[in-house]
Amino acid sequence: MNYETLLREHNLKATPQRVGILTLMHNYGHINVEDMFLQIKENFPSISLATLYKNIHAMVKSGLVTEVKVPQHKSKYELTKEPHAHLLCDKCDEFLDIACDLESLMNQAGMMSGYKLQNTNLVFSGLCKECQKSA
Amino acid sequence: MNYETLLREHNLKATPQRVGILTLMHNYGHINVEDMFLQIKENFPSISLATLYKNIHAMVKSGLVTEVKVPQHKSKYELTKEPHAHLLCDKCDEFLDIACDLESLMNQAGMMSGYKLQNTNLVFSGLCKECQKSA
DNA sequence: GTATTTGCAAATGATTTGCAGTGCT
DNA sequence: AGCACTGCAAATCATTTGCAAATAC
Repeated sequence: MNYETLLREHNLKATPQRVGILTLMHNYGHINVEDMFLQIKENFPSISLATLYKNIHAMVKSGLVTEVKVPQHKSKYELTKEPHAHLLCDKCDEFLDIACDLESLMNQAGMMSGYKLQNTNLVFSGLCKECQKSA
Repeated sequence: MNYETLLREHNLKATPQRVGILTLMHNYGHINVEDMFLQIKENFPSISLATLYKNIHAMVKSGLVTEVKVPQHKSKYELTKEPHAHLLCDKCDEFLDIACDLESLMNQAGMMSGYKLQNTNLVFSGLCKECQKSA
């Protein structure tokens, strides 16, 4: 499915700026506001930070995009997908997704607490393979 | 162990302001900068926000305190403890710790990626027991 | 045609910095 | 005594708001 259709399905008008934002998120996997602004200016030189912020918020609100809060870093944004974990290297700042079974943990937590859980923000941090050598 | 000793063990001078900050974190479990500032002024009317920020950072850097990043909320701070999950109610903003086995998930993630993992930031969000009724 | 969105400029909010004076050890 | 810490004021950085012009549908 293309991004225009996806936007309309979330009741957002399919402007070229929005398609550009979604494309960036897809290409980078995760990206923060500052980097998004630098990149998107390549295609939309006149875009403003205000527009960027407004769109990110609209997309997060609609569920199309997910904010990932990362300790000691700016928030990153990604296209919404299944709950998953993130790994952060404290030395080189590498940041990546990792598929893992959160389902059972989430069920366990929901059971114990009575919560009906819907979203997950999980970041593990430490040292990546490379940085362990030099450490 | 008292907070003075704990601070010295982390190479931080044991000022009354710092003991106050740690006491607040202990009493509240998790607390954001703004609320901390409001509360600590009760005991230290002349404390400044700059001092508060400097101390929080020093304590996080030393490992005495952990920053918890929470989607759609300001960062909260807690005394460092074993890795654990947090639950957030999207409706009433209740926020609590929950004991759960993160060990195996962390090991699994470390194994798959080659990372040596040390820290965890995990927040599940949804609806608490009470808010499910009214929803 | 209408409602939404964009981009600008200005306002607001959050955090950091420099520095002189104070306090911990 | 010496170095780290505090509190103030100012600077910086991040995010939001209001509004007129442009655009999606």
